[in-house]
Amino acid sequence: MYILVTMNKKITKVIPIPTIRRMPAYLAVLDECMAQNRRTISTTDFAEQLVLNPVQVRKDLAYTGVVGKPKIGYDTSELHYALQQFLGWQNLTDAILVGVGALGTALLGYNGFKKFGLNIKAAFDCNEDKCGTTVHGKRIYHISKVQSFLKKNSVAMAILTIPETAAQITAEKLVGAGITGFWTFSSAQLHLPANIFIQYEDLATGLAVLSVRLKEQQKESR
Amino acid sequence: MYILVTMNKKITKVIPIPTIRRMPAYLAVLDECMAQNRRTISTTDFAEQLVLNPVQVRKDLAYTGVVGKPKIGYDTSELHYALQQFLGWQNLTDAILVGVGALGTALLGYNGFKKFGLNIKAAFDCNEDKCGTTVHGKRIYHISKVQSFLKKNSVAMAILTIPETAAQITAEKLVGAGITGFWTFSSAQLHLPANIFIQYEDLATGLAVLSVRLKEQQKESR
DNA sequence: TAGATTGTTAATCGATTAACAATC
DNA sequence: TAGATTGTTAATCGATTAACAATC
Repeated sequence: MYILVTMNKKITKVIPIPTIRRMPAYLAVLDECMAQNRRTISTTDFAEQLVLNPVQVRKDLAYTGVVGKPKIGYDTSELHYALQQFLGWQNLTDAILVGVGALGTALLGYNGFKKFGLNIKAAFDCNEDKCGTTVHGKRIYHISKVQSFLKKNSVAMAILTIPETAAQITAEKLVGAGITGFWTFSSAQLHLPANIFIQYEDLATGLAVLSVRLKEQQKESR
Repeated sequence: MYILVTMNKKITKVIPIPTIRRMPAYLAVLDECMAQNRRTISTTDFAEQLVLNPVQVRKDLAYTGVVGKPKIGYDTSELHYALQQFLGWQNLTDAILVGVGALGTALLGYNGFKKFGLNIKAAFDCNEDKCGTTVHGKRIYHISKVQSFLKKNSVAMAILTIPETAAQITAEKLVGAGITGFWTFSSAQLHLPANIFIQYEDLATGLAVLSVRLKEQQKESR
């Protein structure tokens, strides 16, 4: 006799990264709509404002599960709610920031993160002089305190604004202390276990595209 | 009688954007190699360090025009030079920065831009109190002075670190004053003439990917 | 020499766009 | 009703990866 056990494997469509990256733009358009008390919006509207293909917008929005009405479009508040859910930005996720230099300080002072569901709980630095102080209302601790801090406070995300040379060692230490996701602004490649997610926010990549395009512009105008 | 004029249209391969975005990473690896006095490097080396496919690395490097030697690899200094040329980072390109808030100040203080061939000549803000002062050695002018500044100084690139609400109007003014390329850190979509290049550096897009992945992590661990 | 590595063509993969029936 | 709009399937496009001959 055989006992057949079927795992109730929920079939979840894989969401393409380009789709995820466009979601905040849709949310911003909806913010504007709701401020103007608009009840509905069509994919043509989205496409015009964001310079996208309307079919692409429809495909993207389909991942939220919201359905539109032919001839009418989508309900703005329903879609807004669904996008917030999709991104998980409806309630705040805690994070720590590591490296209180110029960029780290700027990010600590950025009020817009609330809109992105992000709450920086504390900051860490290796410079003793900075520790104990408060930058933009956030407490700065010495990096040696990060382990004990994470024991008391359950935080999964770390924002890395440290020099390239310190990135790998610091990241390893943070993984040991329980961090499972990184948002890193240093261009150093991190080599970490596969279950750790790393989002690179490297200014060099965007600047490279701009540099090459401006060079092409100059060639054309000559 | 007909006179046939053939434009000597140089056939230039279109460079894929993903390729351009990977170039700075190759350059960083080569920096490291040269610091260690390594003479050659193979695409396998690149691929391991950057977690890429070696064939992809070869295709990318082919755009620089540098040829490697079978069994040996590429000459590090030759490739380094070619990549600098490709990106135009061998000599400095001037830029202005507009919006001296937290992020703008951080960028003014970032010394690493020299490596990316970028030189911020001056900064502009609409706040009178900031004007006339110097932030990280850069002079701050009132935004009303930008037209006359650009008449005296030929600058093509503007770095926008201003609030979303001001982005469109300010960008239009800058285009009128001669700016042809933007590196914008505000998430507002800019609607500008087709010959103007805009590189969006929107933190929301990267954060969206991180948010979704961390949410998936949490589901798995439950 | 043998084998690691290059450079290129072909195959695959994934994302975007086109086509079109359904519908409010 | 007519036509704007949705949702989906098929076609296209572009980037990545595989296969493989050439070669130092």
